[in-house]
Amino acid sequence: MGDDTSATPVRVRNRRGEGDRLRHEIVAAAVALLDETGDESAITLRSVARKVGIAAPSIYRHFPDQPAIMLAVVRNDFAELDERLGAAVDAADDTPRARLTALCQGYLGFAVAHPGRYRTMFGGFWMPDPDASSVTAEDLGALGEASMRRLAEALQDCVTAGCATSTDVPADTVALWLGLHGLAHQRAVAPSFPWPPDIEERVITTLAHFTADEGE
Amino acid sequence: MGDDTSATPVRVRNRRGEGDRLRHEIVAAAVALLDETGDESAITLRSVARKVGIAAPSIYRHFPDQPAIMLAVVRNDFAELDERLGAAVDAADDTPRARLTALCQGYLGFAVAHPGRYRTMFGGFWMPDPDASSVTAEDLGALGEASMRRLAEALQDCVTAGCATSTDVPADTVALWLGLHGLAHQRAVAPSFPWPPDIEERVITTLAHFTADEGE
DNA sequence: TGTACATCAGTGAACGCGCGTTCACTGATGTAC
DNA sequence: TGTACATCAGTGAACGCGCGTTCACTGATGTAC
Repeated sequence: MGDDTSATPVRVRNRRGEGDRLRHEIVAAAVALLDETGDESAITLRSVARKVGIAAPSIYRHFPDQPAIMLAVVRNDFAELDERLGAAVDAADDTPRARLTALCQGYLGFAVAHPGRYRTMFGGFWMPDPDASSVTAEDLGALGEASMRRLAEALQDCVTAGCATSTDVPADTVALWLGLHGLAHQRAVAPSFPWPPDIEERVITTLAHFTADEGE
Repeated sequence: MGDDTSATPVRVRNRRGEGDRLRHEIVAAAVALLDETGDESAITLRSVARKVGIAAPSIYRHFPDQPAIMLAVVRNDFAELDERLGAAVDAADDTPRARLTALCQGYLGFAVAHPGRYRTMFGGFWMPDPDASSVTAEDLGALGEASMRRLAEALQDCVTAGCATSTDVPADTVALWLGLHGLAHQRAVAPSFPWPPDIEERVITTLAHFTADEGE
C-alpha cells in the first residue's frame, strides 16, 4: 500500500559515484554481527546482506567472495586495536614502565571489550584456503605487525632506561605478547574460569622483566 | 559380483552386545578427520559417518546429537594430553625443576604434534548452545582440570624445594599455564610467524620463577 | 534547454551443495520354550 | 534338537534449511551533443 511511512527502514540507493559507501556499510554490519553474537561464523555473506538490508548478490559489487569480507572485518579490527594502543600510551605517565604497562593493559582491555573480535583476529578460526579464496597468506601475515612493533619499542625503552632487564628484546617481546595473548584469548573463551584478580599484573610484570627498584 | 574380496573395506556389522564398539569407531574417525584437516569444522555428523563407513542415522544410536560427538572427541584428547604429561614427568630427572620443565615441554609438545586437536580443545571454536544441544556447561568446565592440577603440584614442589620463587602458587600456576597456552595456541594458529628458537625456554623459565642458582 | 544514451547501483530468481535430523524399515542374532 | 520370537545393529529415503554463487535484469542518474 505504498507505505513510505513503514517502520521498516527502507534503504535509499546510493547516488552515482557513492557506491563505495555500501562497502563501509557491509563491513560495519559484519562487525556488528560479530559483536552481537560473539561468533565469527555468524558472518555469512547472506547474514551480512540481510543486516545491511540489501540483496545478497549486491555484495559482489564490493567484495570478490565471502573470505574477502572477513579480511576487511579483521583489518578493521586490527586498526581499532592499534588505535586503542596509541591512545593508551598517550594517556599514560611519561615513564617507560608506565607506557609499557599501559600498552599491555590496553591490549587486554580491547580483548575484554570485544571478545568476539579478539577471537576472530587471533583465534585461527579463519584460515581460508588460498586456492579457493581471494585472500592470500601475505594478507594474513601483515596483520598485527603495527601493534607488535609498539610493544617491542616500549620494551626497548624500558631496557634502555634501566627499568627492565632483557638480554634479547625481540625475543622477550614475543614472550610478553604470548603471555598477553594467552590471557586475552583464554578469558574470551572461558570467562567462567576462576581467574585470579591480579592475573593481569602478574603476567605483565613477570614477562616484562621489570626491575624491582621501581614501584607500581 | 559377490566380491567379498573387493578392495573397498566392507563393514561387518557388530554382533549383539557389541554395539558399543561402533561408538569408539565413531570417535576415532572424528579424531582422524581432525588430525587430517586440522580443522574442527571438518567434523560433521555426515563426514564422520562417511569415514566410519556407516549410514548417517546410525550415529544416533550412540550419540544424541552432533555436539555430543565433539564432546567425546575433546574428552578423548584431554585424556591423551594428560597421559602424555604423566609420561613426561615419569621420564624426567627426579628434581622438582626438571619435572616442572618436562611437564611444560610435554604440554607444548602435544600442541606441536596435534595442532588441530589443540585448537579444538582450547580454541573456543566449539561453544555449543546449551539450549539446543545435549552438552552442558559442566561438561565443558571439567575439561583440563587434571592437567592444571599437575602443573600446580609441580610448581608447588619447586617452591617447597626452593628452586622457584612464588608468593602465590595457584595464581602463578595460572600465569604459567597462560604463557604455555599463548605459545602453544599461537604456534598452532600461525606456524609461519618467525618464532625465536629459544621461545619455549624463555616462556617457561620466566613464568616458573625459577631461581638463578640452578643450571638448566 | 532538450534528449538520447552510457553508466552505475542494486535486484530477483535460481542453481547445487552439505548439513542435522526424522521416520519407518530390514535382517541377522541370540533366547525361551 | 527345533522353532517362534524379541531384540539389537544398522539402513534408505526424505525433510527443510542456509549457504555461496551465477545470471540476466531493472531502473535511476548523470553526461554528451
